[in-house]
Parts: sequence; C-alpha cells; structure tokens
Amino acid sequence: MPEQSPGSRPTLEAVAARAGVSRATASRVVNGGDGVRKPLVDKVLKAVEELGYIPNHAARTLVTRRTGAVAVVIAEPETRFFSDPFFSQQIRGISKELTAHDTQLVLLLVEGPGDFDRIARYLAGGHVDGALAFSLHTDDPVPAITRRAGIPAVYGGRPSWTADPGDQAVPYVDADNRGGARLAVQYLRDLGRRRIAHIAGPADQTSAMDRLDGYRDVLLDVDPTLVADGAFTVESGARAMAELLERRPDLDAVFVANDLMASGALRVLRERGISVPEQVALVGFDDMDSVASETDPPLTTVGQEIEGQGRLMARLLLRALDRERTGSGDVPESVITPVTLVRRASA
Amino acid sequence: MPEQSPGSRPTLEAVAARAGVSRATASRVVNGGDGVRKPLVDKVLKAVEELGYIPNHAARTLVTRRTGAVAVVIAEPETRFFSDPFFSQQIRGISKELTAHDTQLVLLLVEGPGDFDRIARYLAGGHVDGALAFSLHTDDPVPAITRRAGIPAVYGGRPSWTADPGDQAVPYVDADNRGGARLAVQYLRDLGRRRIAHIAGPADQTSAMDRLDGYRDVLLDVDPTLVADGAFTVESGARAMAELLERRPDLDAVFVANDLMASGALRVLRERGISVPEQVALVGFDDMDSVASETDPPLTTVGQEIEGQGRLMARLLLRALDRERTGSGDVPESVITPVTLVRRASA
DNA sequence: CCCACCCCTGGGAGCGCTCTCAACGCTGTC
DNA sequence: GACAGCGTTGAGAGCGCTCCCAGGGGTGGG
Repeated sequence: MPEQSPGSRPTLEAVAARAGVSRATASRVVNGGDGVRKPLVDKVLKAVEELGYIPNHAARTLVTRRTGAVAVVIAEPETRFFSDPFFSQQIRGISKELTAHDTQLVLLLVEGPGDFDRIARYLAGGHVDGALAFSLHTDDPVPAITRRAGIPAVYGGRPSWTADPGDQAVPYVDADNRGGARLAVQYLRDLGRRRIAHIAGPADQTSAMDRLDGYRDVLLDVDPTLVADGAFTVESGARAMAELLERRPDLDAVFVANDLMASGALRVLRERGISVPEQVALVGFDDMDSVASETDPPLTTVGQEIEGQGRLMARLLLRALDRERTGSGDVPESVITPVTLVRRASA
Repeated sequence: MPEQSPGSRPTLEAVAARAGVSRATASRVVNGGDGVRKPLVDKVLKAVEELGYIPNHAARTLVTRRTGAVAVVIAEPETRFFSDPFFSQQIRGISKELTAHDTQLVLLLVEGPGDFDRIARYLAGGHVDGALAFSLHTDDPVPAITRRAGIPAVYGGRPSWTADPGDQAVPYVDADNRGGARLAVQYLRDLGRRRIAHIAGPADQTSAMDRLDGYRDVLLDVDPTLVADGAFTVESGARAMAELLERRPDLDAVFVANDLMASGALRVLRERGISVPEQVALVGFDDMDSVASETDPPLTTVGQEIEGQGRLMARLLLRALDRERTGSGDVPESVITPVTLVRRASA
C-alpha cells in the first residue's frame, strides 16, 4: 500500500491514463467491471493497485446523490444512554449489518431539546441516505424531521403515533412487549402467586405501556395499588418497590418492566430481609447482559434478541434505500420480534 | 421550513438568482458573509430562507477537501464495548465537543481482526478529516493506518509504542493511571493494611500496566503471590479474587485495577462471608457511574473525569485539524488528566 | 479634476466522478 | 458479401460548490 503524499491522491484520470483506457472504462472497472472485457479489467485493476487509487467519495456522492452512510439518532437525553447496555447492543447489531453492506454509521446524539434543529439540518443536508432512530417519546420530533428531510427511516421501538398519523408509514422494529409481559405474569400466576404487583416504566414510552397492557391482559381488573411507576432506572425501581411494600405489604410477586428497575427492587427487598423468590417472586424484562445474570439472586426475566433487533433495523432501512434506488422491491414493514421467558432464580 | 420535493433541492444558483446576485456572492453569504455589503447579505439570506436552501455537502467537500466529520474507531472486540459504560461516557463527551464545532461523528466499530482493512480503506478514502481511536493494544494496527491515511488522530489512552516509534507523534489523552494507583495503595497503607494485594488488568493495555506500576511504586518489592491477573471484566475479577484468597488467605486489602473487576471481587468476598472493609479493604479504579456507587458496600475507588477525557480528545483533534487548515497554531500535545480518590464504604 | 487605491462583486475554471450517447468493431445471418 | 445487431469503448456533459482573478465603482488625496 503506497504511502500517500498528503493532498495529492491519484484520480480516476490517472488510473485511466496508466491503464491506457478512458476514464469511463476505468470507472466501470472500479464499480464492478460489468461489461468490460477481461484484459482491460486486469489492466485497470493493476493500475489501481500500483497507484494506490481510492475513489473520491465526495465526487461520487455529488453525482450519484448517494452517500453510503446512514444516521443513527439517539434522542435519549442524558442518563439512559450511559447506563443502558441496551443501546450499545443494538448499535453493535446495526453496525454489523451496515458494515456488511458497505454503509457507514453516523452517530447523532441529541444533546438536549434545543438540539433537534441541528439534527434536522443535518438529515436534510444530504449527509446521509437514511436514518435509524431510537427511543421515541410521545412528543418526539424525529419522525417529522425525517419525513421533511425526505429520507427513509426505521425506528427502534414502536413510536407513539399520537402526534401525526402520517408517521405510521415509518416501519419499526420492536420486541413483543405485550406478549412478553403476558408470558411473565402468566408464569407468576402459574407459580401460584396471587397478589402480583407491577413496576411500570415511563408513560411516554410505548414499550412501558405495552408491558403494562400485557400485565393487565392477564390480571383483568387489577387493583391500582398494585401498580407503581418507575423510570427504567435502578434508582426508580428501588423507589417503586419501597412504595409498593408500603401500600401492599401482602404482595407475593412483582413483574418489573425492565431489568434495571428489577435490580433496584431486588436491593430494596434484600435490605428489608424479604426473601426472593420465597416470599416475593420477581420477574424482569430485557435479559440485559450485564444485569440479569449478575444480580443476587439472578433474575428471571423476559429475554429479547437485542443485537438481532439492531440488525433487523439496519436491514429494513437498507431495503428501503434499495427500493428508492431501484424503484422496485417490497415496502419494508414493521417487525415484532419474539421474546422468551428466561428462568433463573428470582422466580 | 418548506417541504422538500424529493430529488430537487434548491442550489446555490437558485438562491443567487432569486437574490439577484452572483453565485459567488451567494456563496460568500452562506459561508459567513465577510466582505459582502449588508443589503446584499440580507437579500441572500431572505432567498435562502424562502427556498429552504441547504448547502450540498458533497459539492462543498469536493472542492474544499474537508468533510466536517471525524471517525471514532473502537477497536475493542466483542464484550467490552457492551458492558463498559466507560466508552459511552467518553463518546458522549466527544459528541458534545464535536457538535459544538459543527463536526460529525462517524462510528467505526471494528468487527474482528480481519476488519482493519475496511477501516484503513475508509480512513484513507477521504470520508473523514481525522480520527479518534480507543483502546489500543500492543499490536493495534490503528496508528499505522491513520499515519498512512495521512489524517490526524488522537488516542484515548496511552498507546504502547513498541510497534513503531513513529507513532509517538500522535497525541493521546489518558488519566494519570500510575498516580491514581499510588493514591489508592497509599491510602490502603495509611489505613494500616499491610498485605495489600492487586488484581491487575490485561498486560496488553497500558492503563493496566501503569496501574500495576503505581502499585509497585508504593509497595516496593511486592510478593508476586499478591498479584493476580484479570481482564477488566466482572467475571475475571471474581476469578482473580478467588485465586488470591486461595494463595494468600491472610491478605487484608486489595487494590483492583478497575471497578468492574472490583464488583466481581466483592461478590466473591461476600460469598465467602469475608466482611468488607473490616477484614478486607477494597479500592477500585474508574469511579464508573453505574457500578461504583451501586455495589454493596459502595466502592471506594479512583475517580477520573471520563466525559471530560472525551471532550479533551475531540478538542485536541479539532486543534490538529485547524492547524492543518490554517497552517499555523500549536501542535497538540498529549494530556494526562488528574484523578482523585473517591471515598465510599469499601475501604 | 484626475488618479491611485481599496472594497465589493461577478465570471469562470475546475474539484473527481458517473452516466448518457454515439461510435466502433465484431459476429452471425440471409 | 452486405447488413443488422450486439457488445464494448470513449467523448463529453454536467453534479453543486469554492475560490481565484479581473473589473467596476467609490473614496480620498494630490
């Protein structure tokens, strides 16, 4: 690999000259070589090799109007992105899939509510071909932004559609939250538990609401004192658990809307000397790598294929881009990924 | 903001026409407006507004040879990126700083040893102006790649320079690992502990070795049975702790090279009924958000400003880019960031 | 009153690439 | 043997922007 003297990379022109062909033919070879006779292909490839030619991305984008990059928009303000392995895993999945299709990943972290302007400008500026977005709250402006920017998007997690029904055209990937919740609560009931409480996630996230719905599906006519609100964080889980114990000292099981909160709840139970699962059985949600199996006792939880979800998101987006380019192919549709109950020791 | 009819954004030409000026003048205004008379500036801005003009990034890059983006290369294979809030926090810091300077972040996750070719091609392809890289192992090819690509780079963590002395030109940002280790061990000794063990990180990472060196600085002539090897993961910490207890049941303190391993060690101590800090005092390293304060007992640890390190990395790189552009300015130099002992309950 | 100088503006070249279109040569067929 | 037809190649026109350079108009000084 020849060292590059800064500021003067070889151009296609140079490759063509060296190979004794036209720029057009050199271009064809560089882009796959279809319709070029073998000997010429070889000559061009040799020239490419010798000169250390690397296509100029900007020039290519200028004419093709494709950037070969997609944005990943993470709108989660502050804390969650830090403590939540969830995102990292999805991103890993996304990265793998994009890489396999020679597409780059531009990370857009939203730095606060005032920052959406910047995101909007960026997405509309033709820097990327499409966008993947996460964690849409009820009033999330991301759907409107991608629509206005005229680029395809795929969401991680079902968006709430109250804002604009037009956004329903955007496909999403989400775990079967409701079904998973049903699975968990059903399991607790099959264990013979009768006073099954729930620690819910934030009301502005559909995953939290779907899990609450699933809980209600099984336990028709739930006593409201059995439901406490949390915020998907360890601390909020602990608080909610304390609150529940205060209100309903008789509870014998808790279905917690995610593992992070469950680990907080577990801590409170331990502090109060309440044995798990004997006195209170606990089921979480997510089967989060570094959490669920590390708690004491290890968490029984609803597992989902997080990295797979990331891959799937990327795949849907790539398909949409392909469709845009070729003008044909099937319209990507939303996918609900299956969940499973992972039995450990807490229930 | 006018909706974009797909595929036909307004060009600078259109803006110029509408404002009744030349394309050159319109360009000047869009780029700051220096040397253009006020009334014309206003006319152009009005036209920009009305047309919803957004500059075409590819065209701009093609002529300026600047992309306004930098790559963040994460060469950590597999597990660590997941479970380690360390990276997320650094990235958050980097993102903040880059955003403040209108620079985009392209995330490059290395998907295995064979993947460096792709990274090399990307960095050399003029997609980005510079690179930030993490977690350089002894045989990490990243330094060579960025050098060959002819783009400035800044490293997170001191690289090991055995491979190529030429890489020493690359600045890095690192915590004062050795000093922090000294701080921790000194503290344990001041507490009256005499048999202070160490759980070390992987030998191919300089941070781990620096922490080991700091430990040795204080405890000259260390008995080798007091040092166990870990891999910066919870599991490896647990294993190392068990090993140490086997070898040296008389130990009365452990300095652990990071919080993740310390939490694993803590678990083992708890399982064996060894009280912390009474029987064995424990000090970690990193003061990792979601770990150090969540353990039982909360971890005394060496704290570093992780997000600040990220910011600093970005700032150094931006300075290097500026220098490249203007041809002047000071050469960025490596920075060692200070650490502090965070006293909690484990020691 | 003229000229030198400066500030502002426009014309135009060209960044490196893709893609259309026409030309070319070759094969196969009647 | 001529011609249709196909596969292969090259010429050239941009993609949208920046930036160099020349020209025009105004100002101030001689």
